[in-house]
Amino acid sequence: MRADARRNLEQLLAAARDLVAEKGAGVALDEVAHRAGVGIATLYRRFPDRSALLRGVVLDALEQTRLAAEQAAEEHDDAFEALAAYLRAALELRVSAVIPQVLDALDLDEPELATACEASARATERLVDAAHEADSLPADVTFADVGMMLVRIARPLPGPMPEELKHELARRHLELFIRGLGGEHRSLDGPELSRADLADLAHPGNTLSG
Amino acid sequence: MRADARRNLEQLLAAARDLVAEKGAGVALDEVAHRAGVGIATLYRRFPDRSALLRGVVLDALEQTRLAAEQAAEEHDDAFEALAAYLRAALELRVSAVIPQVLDALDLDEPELATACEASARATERLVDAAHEADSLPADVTFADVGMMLVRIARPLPGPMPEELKHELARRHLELFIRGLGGEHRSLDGPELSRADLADLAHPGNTLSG
DNA sequence: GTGAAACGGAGGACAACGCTCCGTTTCAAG
DNA sequence: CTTGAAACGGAGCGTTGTCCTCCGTTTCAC
Repeated sequence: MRADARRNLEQLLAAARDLVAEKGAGVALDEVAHRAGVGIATLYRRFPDRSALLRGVVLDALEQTRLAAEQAAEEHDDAFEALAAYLRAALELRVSAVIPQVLDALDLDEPELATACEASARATERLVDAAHEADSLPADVTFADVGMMLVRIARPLPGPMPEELKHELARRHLELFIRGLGGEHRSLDGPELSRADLADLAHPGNTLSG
Repeated sequence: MRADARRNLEQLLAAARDLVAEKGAGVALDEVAHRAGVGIATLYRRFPDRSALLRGVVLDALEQTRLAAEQAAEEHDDAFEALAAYLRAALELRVSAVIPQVLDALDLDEPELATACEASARATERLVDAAHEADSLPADVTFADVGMMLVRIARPLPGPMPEELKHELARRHLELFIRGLGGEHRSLDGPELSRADLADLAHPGNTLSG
């Protein structure tokens, strides 16, 4: 593969990741190509259609996330600190901003994607479980709660703010959330969803009840 | 005004509020009419164009929010409880899901809208200030932090979940956030934006520096 | 009972986007 | 340096989806 071709491929993936996070899976492909600094034809040469591009972005993001989770577990003895470190890393990777945007534009059941999802989710779940066992994360805060709050915080706020400020605020609000997780706790109402419950929502045909 | 006409008008506003919250300001007007159970012509008879419809939705939401803030202040002696009650009410009103979606499709400087914004924000700010003074809200958590977290929590999560479950989860995550606000606190980094800072972001030409 | 007001939905005009084609440029091996 | 294969950019056509109007039909209220 020629050097310029590889560079363009990477720039396309980065541009697609950012734009999908900001504008959703339906973003104009011309815009992706332009942000990547290449012509539209180059995009179509690498990714035959929109779905292939989204697949590429998601696979990339999931793999990086899995690595971040494993690295966080390694580098921190304290289970809560490990979880916090992972959340900070995941925010920077934008994975939680990208995945939800493509949920209904991409078939996550397809083997390669499903495997990546599973591996990434499992690594995250280990961090949550460890924090539960160490009693440093309230028992009523589930995997789904943590994951969804990360999605809420990672999604760019709408409005005419500079992108950099948006990102700084996301970091700040993640810290606010992490701080809240550590404090004292009263009881929490509402659906306590486990990872299995989340999987069941995606595949209502499975053995678990709805 | 004929009785059916009034009913249709209310249904149009409700449908537009929900759909704008879910899909953004660019939602297809045919879809709004359909969800409201009326023909597209009826929508155009009430609102000559998209902008008029958005204005109607926003004015309605802001007014209800202001009332909710004032009512929360009245009904609760404890400042923190008043703030929490307001946040719960605002979530139900969907105001924080609607406003950000229309930020760049509507001119908020226009007198009638600006007045409503100002009144609503001022009522909310009073709740935040009171909680600060009562030392029940950490000093480094600003008006902007609370408002933006409410936006993050109120925005519907993407994905193929039933709407009702999404709403239940939003309530649950708001409780998680409120719980976190009350706990012990370490220091919080990042931009500490006041209401004035927020206003300056919207109107960079004002006296405040950027 | 009656007419004015409100209604629904088909359809033409228009804008935006997807994707292809082809002449031009860039790389790297001999 | 030469050369050809590979990669590139962007104009442009076809399609899709949305806006908004027009007009025959229905509903309300006096």
